[in-house]
Amino acid sequence: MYSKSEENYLKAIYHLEAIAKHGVSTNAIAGEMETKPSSVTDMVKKLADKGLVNYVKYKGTTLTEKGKKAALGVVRKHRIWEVFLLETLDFQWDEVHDIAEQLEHIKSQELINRLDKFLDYPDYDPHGDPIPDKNGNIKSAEKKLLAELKKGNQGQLVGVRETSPDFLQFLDKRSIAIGSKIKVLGKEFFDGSMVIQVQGEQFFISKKIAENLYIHI
Amino acid sequence: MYSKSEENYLKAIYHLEAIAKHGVSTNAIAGEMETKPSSVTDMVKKLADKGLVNYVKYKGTTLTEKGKKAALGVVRKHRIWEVFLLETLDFQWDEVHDIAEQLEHIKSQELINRLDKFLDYPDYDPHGDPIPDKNGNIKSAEKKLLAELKKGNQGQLVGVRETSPDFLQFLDKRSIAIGSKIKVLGKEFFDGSMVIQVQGEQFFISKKIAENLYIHI
DNA sequence: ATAATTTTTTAGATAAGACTAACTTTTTAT
DNA sequence: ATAAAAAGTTAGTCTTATCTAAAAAATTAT
Repeated sequence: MYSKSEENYLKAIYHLEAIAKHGVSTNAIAGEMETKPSSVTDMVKKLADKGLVNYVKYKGTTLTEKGKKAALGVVRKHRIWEVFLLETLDFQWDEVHDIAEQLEHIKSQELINRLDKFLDYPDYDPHGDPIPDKNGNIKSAEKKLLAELKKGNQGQLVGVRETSPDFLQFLDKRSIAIGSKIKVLGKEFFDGSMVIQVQGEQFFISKKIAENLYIHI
Repeated sequence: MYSKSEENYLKAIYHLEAIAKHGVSTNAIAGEMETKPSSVTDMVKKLADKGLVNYVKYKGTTLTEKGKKAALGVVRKHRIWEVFLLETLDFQWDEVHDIAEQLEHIKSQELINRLDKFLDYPDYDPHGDPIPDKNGNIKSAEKKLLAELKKGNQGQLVGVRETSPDFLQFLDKRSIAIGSKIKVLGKEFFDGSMVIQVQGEQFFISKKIAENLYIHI
């Protein structure tokens, strides 16, 4: 279908669109892709010719519907492979990205669908990002940081930001894991620390901890 | 490490060496790779510069130790992925090759080792070909066709050559599967047909059937 | 043994994707 | 409002891996 390079550009533009909202700049794409702006210009022209992006000279680039669909296909593959690497092969959080970056370009719809089934149709990847379905639909809301929640809010732990052994051990010791239901019992204005409830147990956590846990409400 | 293309050439030369034995011809490589001989000449020169093959103009190409090790690495990856696709994702025999052809180029030693562990260190792929270990050692003998065995010989079914639904159903009905122990009770010189014993039961099979079953003695 | 055929190599061309350097447009600052 | 800076584009080059066409070497046939 599309080349590895084209797929990577589409993915980069997709991610940047979520932040920029007003047409993605050539420089931004170059930053994300770790290439030079001139290379980006060449590629977005090519993608525009294929109907995957809207490109206006000097103005910026946006995905067309076709381009968005293609980008979501790559995102879906990336996130499903990440789940596989972590859940099935027991990789560490920080090891999966580079490998998923390669695996996401394997050409086979059937492969990803079977993998999805094998993993029992996960909704989120290990970073808490939602996995688009076969048709490119993302059912679920975007994740929030635990630190953003208020007293009384509750949700489900869907991912972590920090992946250092120290931090992961901290969570392990308290049996806080992906999928855990977390409720904010109290929040200190002074330092942002919290008292949370996880499976019946209560814990005091600092703001720094709360800023590294992704939650879905 | 090496490019996808380089890996494919190394693998092709490895497979051809097993048959040709006397230095692989440029045309043979071109046939295997589905490229033109001139492309092969270019590539084997490049591989020779990297110390991966011995190349003598007009004479042929052989793998160096370094090249053989690299080729075995690719073969190992290919075969482990094939096991994964068949055993874990329930693909059909004939669907796995093209996908494994892509997956074998994923750069990560750790990935393949973890996959190997997950699959419980298989010795053979679904076609009955032995899987090299981490160090490139192939413990086991090469497979033989059941048709090559003589009366009284016995072995284990390690793979099939034909993968048509008709043939696979034929085996299924008789509970003949990978791993089955097969003994040749009789063999007809006239047409090569056989009487075999599989898990206590006896079956009459034609030469055509026997030519599509791979056995390890 | 020499001619015909086949195999292999060389030379030059092409496409994809990236780069540098120079130039143009847009944005920012005075 | 215009000069300076930043952002973006163009033109031309490079690398990898291919190809075609022509030339050279090796093999086969008479």
